[in-house]
Amino acid sequence: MVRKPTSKETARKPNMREAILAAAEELFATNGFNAVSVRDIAHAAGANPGSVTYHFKTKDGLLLEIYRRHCGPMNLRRSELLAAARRVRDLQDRLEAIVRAYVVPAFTSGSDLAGGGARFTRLRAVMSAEGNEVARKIIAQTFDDTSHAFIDAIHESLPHIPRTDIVWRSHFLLGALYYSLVTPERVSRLSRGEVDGSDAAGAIEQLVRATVAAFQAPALDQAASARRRPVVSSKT
Amino acid sequence: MVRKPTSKETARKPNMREAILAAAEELFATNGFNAVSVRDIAHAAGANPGSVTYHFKTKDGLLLEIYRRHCGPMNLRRSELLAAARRVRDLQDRLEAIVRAYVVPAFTSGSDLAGGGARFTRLRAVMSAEGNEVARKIIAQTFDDTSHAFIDAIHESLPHIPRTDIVWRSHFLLGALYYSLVTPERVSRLSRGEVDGSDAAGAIEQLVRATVAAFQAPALDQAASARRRPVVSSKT
DNA sequence: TGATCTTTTGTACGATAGTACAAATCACAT
DNA sequence: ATGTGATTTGTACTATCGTACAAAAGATCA
Repeated sequence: MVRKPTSKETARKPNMREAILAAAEELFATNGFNAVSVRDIAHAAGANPGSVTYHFKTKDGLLLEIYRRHCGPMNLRRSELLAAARRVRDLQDRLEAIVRAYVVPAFTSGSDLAGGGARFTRLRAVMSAEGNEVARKIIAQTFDDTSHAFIDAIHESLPHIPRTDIVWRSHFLLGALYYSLVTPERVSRLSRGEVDGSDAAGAIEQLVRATVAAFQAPALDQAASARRRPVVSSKT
Repeated sequence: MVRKPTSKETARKPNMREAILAAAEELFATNGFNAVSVRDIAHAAGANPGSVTYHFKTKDGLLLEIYRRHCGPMNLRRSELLAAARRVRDLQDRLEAIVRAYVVPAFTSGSDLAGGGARFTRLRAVMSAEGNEVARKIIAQTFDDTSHAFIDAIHESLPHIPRTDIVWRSHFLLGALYYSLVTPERVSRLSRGEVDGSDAAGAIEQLVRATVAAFQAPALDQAASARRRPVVSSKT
């Protein structure tokens, strides 16, 4: 049942299993889960459809394994960066460091695969949009702890902002992050070719700058939101 | 070929066609395009699968009609609100009015259907995540003009910020907006039940407040981004 | 009422989906 | 070299997909 480690275990593994995982990740991230067939994946990986069944049992199992593969490393990286960020003295600098600790691992390689970070984050974005069941379970289990840790850290560096507002702004951050990875070409189009939406470094700097400012915005006045103005101000 | 208008044309239409559109909108918006079958839609609408083919010819045609139904009203509403916002004197107030003009129609009813605005926006979010072909074409045709108009308006109220940065921040805004509609329950969860992520009015106020601050952030210094620091600051 | 058009129903067809499984092949310790 | 377990291949099965289409039902007006 369990594969016995051979002498060359840690060395070269021209493994079909890896190729299938990589192909599935790429296809799921760009087309969604349901639009991609097991045969598509096998073909992209240069494998036989039966191979997918052999290694991952079901299509859901394949998705599950993709998550398992990335969640650990990415959250570990985030924890490290968050711990370092918490030690920054200046509150303004600390906030930026915290945001960076959240954003950077999402764009950069979270595992040994090149570009794995961005691809996996994009995959998560697409799965959450599709309301994928498998993904929903894993995310609630794996990411909520991390999210709470970041929210707490941000709250510490912005004590005068209610936690509620910080939750909203963190949510907006994740949405912006996801969308930047899902449709980078839209940025290129709207800027009339002046910027490349696929440039991870550029996207990170812009996202960090904008998000830090958003976090620092004054909180919504509770009294004001109680006597909140109607959603539509004029009646057409 | 063209349906002849009857005497009661503008009055009651207990039309199957409408029921199918509504059901499809709801199902597509929550499960994605590919996860929903024509039979699912027909069943949810209390119709026969053949009825869908009759009214919309293909599944793509059904999606197309959903877009056609909403794009006009929503962009019209946005144009009206944008025009009004442009007339606001105070630059700070004007920026907020512009952002509100962009956000509000996405949350509130863009057509005669109750909750149609939010549902359609969520649909767009899901379609863009799935990379849906039909949606991509319509969006580039229909929404880019509106987006440019908003970007221009924002740029006018923030003349010292490069257009490039405004494009990025508008993109982040749309991502945050989309994500708020896709997974409102995440906000409830992360706030430990303190806020209701499905409360449109609350979401709008939070989004407007955060986004205005993000737009007002100082621009990225061009020189600094040329000698940009590496993506990962420490090497582990 | 009967003729004509629109809408709905029921059913069927070919394509493709996920998955199962036996046979073939490979890797490697002995 | 040979046997053994891991992997890959090829193929087949059943279910469901989008769509087509003929027949039934409903509506409209002479």
